[in-house]
Amino acid sequence: MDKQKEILAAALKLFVEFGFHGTPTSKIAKEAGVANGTLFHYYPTKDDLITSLYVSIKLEMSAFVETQSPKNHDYKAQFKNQFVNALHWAMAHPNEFQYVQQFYNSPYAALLQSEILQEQMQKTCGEIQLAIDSGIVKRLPVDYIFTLLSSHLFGLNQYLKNANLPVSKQKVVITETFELLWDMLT
Amino acid sequence: MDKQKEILAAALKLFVEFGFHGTPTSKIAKEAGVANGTLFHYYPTKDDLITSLYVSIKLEMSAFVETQSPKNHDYKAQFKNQFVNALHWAMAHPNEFQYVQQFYNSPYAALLQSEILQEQMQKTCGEIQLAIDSGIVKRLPVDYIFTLLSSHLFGLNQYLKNANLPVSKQKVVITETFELLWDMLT
DNA sequence: ACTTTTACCGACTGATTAGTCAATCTAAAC
DNA sequence: GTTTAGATTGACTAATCAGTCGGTAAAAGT
Repeated sequence: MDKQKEILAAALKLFVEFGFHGTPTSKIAKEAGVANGTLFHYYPTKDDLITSLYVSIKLEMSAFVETQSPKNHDYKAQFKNQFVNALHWAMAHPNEFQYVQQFYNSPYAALLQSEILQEQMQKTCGEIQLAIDSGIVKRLPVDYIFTLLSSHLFGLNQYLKNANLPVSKQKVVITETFELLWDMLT
Repeated sequence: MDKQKEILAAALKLFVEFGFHGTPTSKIAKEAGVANGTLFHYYPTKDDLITSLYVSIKLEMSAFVETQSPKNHDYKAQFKNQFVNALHWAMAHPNEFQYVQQFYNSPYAALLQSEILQEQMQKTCGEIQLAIDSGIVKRLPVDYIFTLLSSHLFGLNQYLKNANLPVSKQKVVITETFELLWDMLT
């Protein structure tokens, strides 16, 4: 693993455990096994590291969901795949998902303006719009549906994290939740 | 307003704007119009201030929801009142609600063990359990239903904050969302 | 009246921190 | 073989910050 990735991995681990406030750059560098200066070679400021880590994680997650969810003309199957895969990723990467929430609900989120992430969100919203136009999904504001989907994702993740179910049971709950959600939206 | 409340108000404003990391205790004291030492007279450490602020906000919110939602033997009306009132409070106190999210998703949440808050959560879960036992709500894990309700609350709040609707329209959306949610759970 | 406790002040400090910089290393290009 | 550009180092610093402390004023208790 190259040093830049080591730095991101170390930052993720420490930020999730101790928060932005509680983790000095020096500790990140030490955890990553690089010199202090190396960190600032790749990320000119701590804020830069914090936002870059967020973007990097979001892109990783989207890449996973996209590759695992084959294009499908059945809207329900399409959304279900994406929902299920996003949850599987979240369960398999608890630190990463926790960081996304931590960052998103912190004032750092305001600093961020990433065209790539915005583009990605608009792509999802576009798919929702298509499902609405085809008459399958209720005629509600796209942003609203997007929010409901996200909330369920976060909420279900939280529940699964606390309720230590066996993986097989987890998959059942995930599927059932999606069915409830889909009924609600159609 | 007494000095202790001034300190909490100042801390809220600054934490939401600049984060835990970005707001020194000295700035909080200045914003509150008190001396540096006074802050530490009431809150022995910064961590203490951060968690106390969270508890204080949660209690305020619960108090509002409780007083505004009269005891009701119709489960649906009871949950609807609580859901609607919680949202109204959130819309009327955006900083407070933002802080709750910020704190809850940060590592500070792990530091907190407040019996009062835990008691409060168990009370809500008890009400859910009653609704399940009576056969009105689907036989799902209580934690799961609680999580779904909370997620919707957070999600809908986020949507309403972004989509600047007139208050009348807001109320319609809130009611409709609850109906969707209730249909899903029954 | 007097004693004790509590509220409040603000200058002060030891420790910590983000970020710098001059020097060294590496490896590819010419 | 030499040059060059980027990667890497770690000692260093100026600034900042959480928390202290000795002291004053005002309640509260007796």
